[in-house]
Amino acid sequence: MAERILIFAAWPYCNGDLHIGHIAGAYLPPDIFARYHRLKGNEVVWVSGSDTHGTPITVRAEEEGITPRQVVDRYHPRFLELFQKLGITFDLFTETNTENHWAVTQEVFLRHWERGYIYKDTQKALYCNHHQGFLADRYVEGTCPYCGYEHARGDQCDHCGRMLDATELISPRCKVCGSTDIVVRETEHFFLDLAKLNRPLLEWIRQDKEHWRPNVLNFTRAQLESGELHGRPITRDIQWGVPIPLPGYESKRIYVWYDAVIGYLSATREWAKLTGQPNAWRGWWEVDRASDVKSYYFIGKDNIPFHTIIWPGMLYAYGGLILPYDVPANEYLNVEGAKLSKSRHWVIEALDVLERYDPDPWRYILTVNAPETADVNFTWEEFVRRNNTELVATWGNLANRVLSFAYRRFDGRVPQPGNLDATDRALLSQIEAGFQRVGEQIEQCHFRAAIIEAMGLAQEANRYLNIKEPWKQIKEDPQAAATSIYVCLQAINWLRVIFSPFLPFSSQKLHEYLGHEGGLFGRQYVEEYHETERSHLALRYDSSDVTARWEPQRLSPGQQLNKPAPLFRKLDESIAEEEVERMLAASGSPTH
RNA sequence: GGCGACGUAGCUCAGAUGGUAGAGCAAGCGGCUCAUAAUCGCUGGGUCACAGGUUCGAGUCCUGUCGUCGCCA
Repeated sequence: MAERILIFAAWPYCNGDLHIGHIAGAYLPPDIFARYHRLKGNEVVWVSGSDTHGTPITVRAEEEGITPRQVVDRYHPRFLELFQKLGITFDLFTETNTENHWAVTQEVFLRHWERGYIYKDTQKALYCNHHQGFLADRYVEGTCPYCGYEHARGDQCDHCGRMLDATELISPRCKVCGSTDIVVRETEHFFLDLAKLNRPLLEWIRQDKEHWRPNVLNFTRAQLESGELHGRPITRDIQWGVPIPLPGYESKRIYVWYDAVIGYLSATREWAKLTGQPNAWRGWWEVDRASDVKSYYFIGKDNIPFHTIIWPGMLYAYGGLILPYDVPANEYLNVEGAKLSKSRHWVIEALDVLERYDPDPWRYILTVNAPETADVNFTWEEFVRRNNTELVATWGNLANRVLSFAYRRFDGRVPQPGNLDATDRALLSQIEAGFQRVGEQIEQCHFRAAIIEAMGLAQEANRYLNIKEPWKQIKEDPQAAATSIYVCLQAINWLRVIFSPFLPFSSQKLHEYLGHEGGLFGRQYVEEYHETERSHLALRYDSSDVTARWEPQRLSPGQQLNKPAPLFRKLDESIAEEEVERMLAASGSPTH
């Protein structure tokens, strides 16, 4: 019976391009997971979108003299372009500045309010007498009370790294009008009553969590068992964001963290509308109809508390919706031994490198060295090395040596095999077992182990070739050579499927060289959707005509092959040095 | 400062429930020549951050120290 898998990825903040750490952490793993489950014949819904609200975007807009919407309009399409180029197959990648998302957010807010999980309270906040407005933390700058740094922000000091309350700043200045005529005033806000949710969350975290990653589970457990959850403000004194659905709060908006996680729900509802069945989302979310649905949230480690405490708490407070089944958070990816940092200009932007390199080598290295259990270190040298010695030499070369031999010596067709001997059967049964072994690893979100397992199978096939030596067999016993080559073609035909969730582009090429019709996967496309007053771009995925399956289908003798070409390009070793130079130049530090 | 993790061969990393340290790459030697000089086999190399403790026995459990990361204050 088909399983139902609901997949989410963290909503990328729409004020800059995504780097390879984001891809490795939150977007590539769920894509592998989604592609695999679709091949298995399971029902998959996978949604995410751009997080478009919050002060970082308004600050950015004001600095550039444009509107927040224009900031979103710059980066959101670039996310869509990147996900297409990398083959990240969301069923829907939308954004939060839509009428749908606003409506769902307000509905959740009101429900939390009515059920008593939101309360009103006052906070002390900085108020600028000059332009007569409250200052959200990023709109104020001053001297850090801890280290004396003069340009500390209202939420954090970039010099000593401490988190601050804006009211702690010494001699604060308004970033809106430059005034120093700033006072502390009381402001009324809404708070999510997390203290009230502590107990139910603790009960939830104590059952059926054996499959969670230890770091995620330990962290969450420790937070909940401390019993120290406290109310958290969900509204702010700003103008950009979802309006509060109660009268009298027109000058305030819903805090971005509260609306962003609701995107998981609102995007599922948008997806349902787009499929023509607006109520279909209920079958994926409502406890009485979705008890069999497993929901997975792919995120980076900085996001763990939002997805294992706050969002589950919000769902519980809403009532009747399923809580996360798993939150396979990844750690961080460092580059050349240093933390990725936009402000220090130490980044590898995904869209940028896809100008120079194919997507599959990136998908490969970001999977085989993924930060699943600990921070990892990406180096360009390793990128080139793994591309050349693993992708090109082990897997690509296997496919190429088999295909070109078959194409030249067997008239461009899959040869008719004779009787299989023990060696032939051993190889085929090993690869056949790969569907099970690799599949199990993927299902447990062990993508790294999964791709290593798959690469091991390619090695087995190379070993088989060295034992059989069809280039000798063909001179002495052509039928034996035909059998060996058939066995190898069958092997790479299966490996084509086994590798396909990880390496969809090269698997598709191999699919064609082997003479198969159609595509292994569906089609990604961007569409513009119009609501009553607004419109937005979204990335979609259509797999309605895909016939590929995660199973060892027999390759037909006599099938016409197409002229093969190498699956992967070998990279010159000088590339590693050049790319590091490029990064050092961009960071402005020759030694970093 | 509190909480959660991480620190394993030159490099990048694996090592549920404790039982004489593993892989890939790099280095050396050998086989093959179908293949993008690709492949296959063999060899060398580690006081598992440091100091204690529990145990017949600890990268694997406990305590402390140092270093790194994240969350919170």
